[in-house]
Amino acid sequence: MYTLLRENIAKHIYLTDDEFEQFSAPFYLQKVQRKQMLLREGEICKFEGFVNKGCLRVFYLDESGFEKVLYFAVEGWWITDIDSFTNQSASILNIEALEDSEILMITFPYKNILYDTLPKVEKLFRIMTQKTHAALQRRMISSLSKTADKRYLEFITKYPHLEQRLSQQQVAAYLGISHEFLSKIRKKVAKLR
Amino acid sequence: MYTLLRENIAKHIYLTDDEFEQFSAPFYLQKVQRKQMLLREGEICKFEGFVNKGCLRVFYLDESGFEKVLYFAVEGWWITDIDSFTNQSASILNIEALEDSEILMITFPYKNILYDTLPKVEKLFRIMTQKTHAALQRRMISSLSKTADKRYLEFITKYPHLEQRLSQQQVAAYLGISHEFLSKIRKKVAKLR
DNA sequence: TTGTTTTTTTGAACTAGTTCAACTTTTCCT
DNA sequence: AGGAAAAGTTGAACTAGTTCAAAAAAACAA
Repeated sequence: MYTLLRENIAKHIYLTDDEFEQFSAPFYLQKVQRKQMLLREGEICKFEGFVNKGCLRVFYLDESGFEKVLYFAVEGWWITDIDSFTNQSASILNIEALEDSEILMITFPYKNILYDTLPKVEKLFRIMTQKTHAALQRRMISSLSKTADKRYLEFITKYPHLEQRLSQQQVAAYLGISHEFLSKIRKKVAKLR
Repeated sequence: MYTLLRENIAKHIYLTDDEFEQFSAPFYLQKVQRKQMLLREGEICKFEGFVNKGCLRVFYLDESGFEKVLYFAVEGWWITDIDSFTNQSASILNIEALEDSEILMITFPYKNILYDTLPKVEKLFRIMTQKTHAALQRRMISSLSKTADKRYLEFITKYPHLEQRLSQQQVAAYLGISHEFLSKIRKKVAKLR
C-alpha cells in the first residue's frame, strides 16, 4: 500500500524504515469512484493526497462557467489545493476523480504534527514544493510564449501516457483552448506524420 | 540594512534576535546598476537574492527572440532562478535590473549550511515557496481563462505601484501580449473612466 | 540645450483561436 | 445488446490578438 509513496519520497530525501513508518502512519487510504468530487469551490481543503492509483483533475470554473484544468494527477502525484490547505481558507478549485482512484490522504492537523515531530518532513515538502513550482514556471513560460499546437505537442511529449487516459475536452481545458480547436490541431498534426 | 528583510521574514515565521543574526550573517549586499544583468540564460544561478531597493525583471527569451517576463521583483521580493539554483543546473532565465538596485544575496553553499544549522530556515522557505506557488497558480488560472484586458486590469489592481515603474513593453511582456495591443487596451480602458 | 535613442501610438492587413450549429462516433448504463 | 448520453468532428462566421510600418512622444546623453 505504501510502496509507491516510499519510492516517491526517496526521490527527494532519504528516510530510514522507522522514519518512513512514522511518516506514513497518519495517512489513510481513501477510495473514490470516477466522477466523485474530492473538493468543491468554496470548501476548505481538508487533505493533502498522494495518488496511489487512478487519475484526477484539479480544475477551475471561470466566469463563463468554463472549466480550466490546472493539472492532472495520476499515480505518484500529489493533489491538494495548496492555498486552501495551507491557509485553511475557502478554495477556488475543484478536484474530481476521472477514474476510480485510491488516494493516501493526510489531514491538516496531522501534517502539522508531522512537521513538528519529524523535521525531515519540512525539508521534504520544501524540496517537493520547489520542484512543483519550477515545473509550473516552465508551464507559465510556455503559455506566455507558445501557440496552442506547440503547447499540445509539448504536452503529449512530456506526458506520453496521459493523453490516452483523458478525453480531448480535458486536454483542451488544460491547454486553455476550445475542444473544437484542439480537434483541428490534432487533425493537422496527424497529417504531418 | 536588514530591516526590510527582517520584516519580510516575520510575515512567515518568528525568529529571535539571535536566530535572525545567524540567518542574516551569510547574506551580502550587492549593488547593481540599471540594465545590469544578474543572470544570463545558460549560466548556473549562484545566488538567491532579496530586493532591498530597486526593481528587476526575470525574463525568458522565446524561439523568436521575444522577451517574456516571468515576474518583476521590487523591494521585499526574492529573486533567483529556483530551478537553476536548487539543482545547480543551467538556467533558461535571465535576470536584469530595471533600476539601480540593492540585493541581499546568499550563495548556494551558504544556504545549505543555513538549512542544516537553523532548522527553522527549512520551514521558512517551505512556507515562502508554498505561497509563491499558490500565487503562480492563480496567475496560471488567469492566463488560462481571461482575455488580455482583464489580465491587464487585474495586474494594475494587484500591483498598483508597479506599473509606474515599468515601461509598457515590460508590462506587455508580463501579460504575454504585444506592446502595440497593450497600447490599444490602455486607450480603451482610459475611455471608460 | 540639441540631437539620438527608446518608447508609445495608430492604422491596416493578417492569423490564431472562438463560437455556434449540425452531424458522427464512442462510451456508458442497465 | 440497445438506447441514451457524452465526446469528437467539421465548416462558416466571427473576434482577440499579431505584425508591420510609419509617426509622435518621451527619455537619455553629451
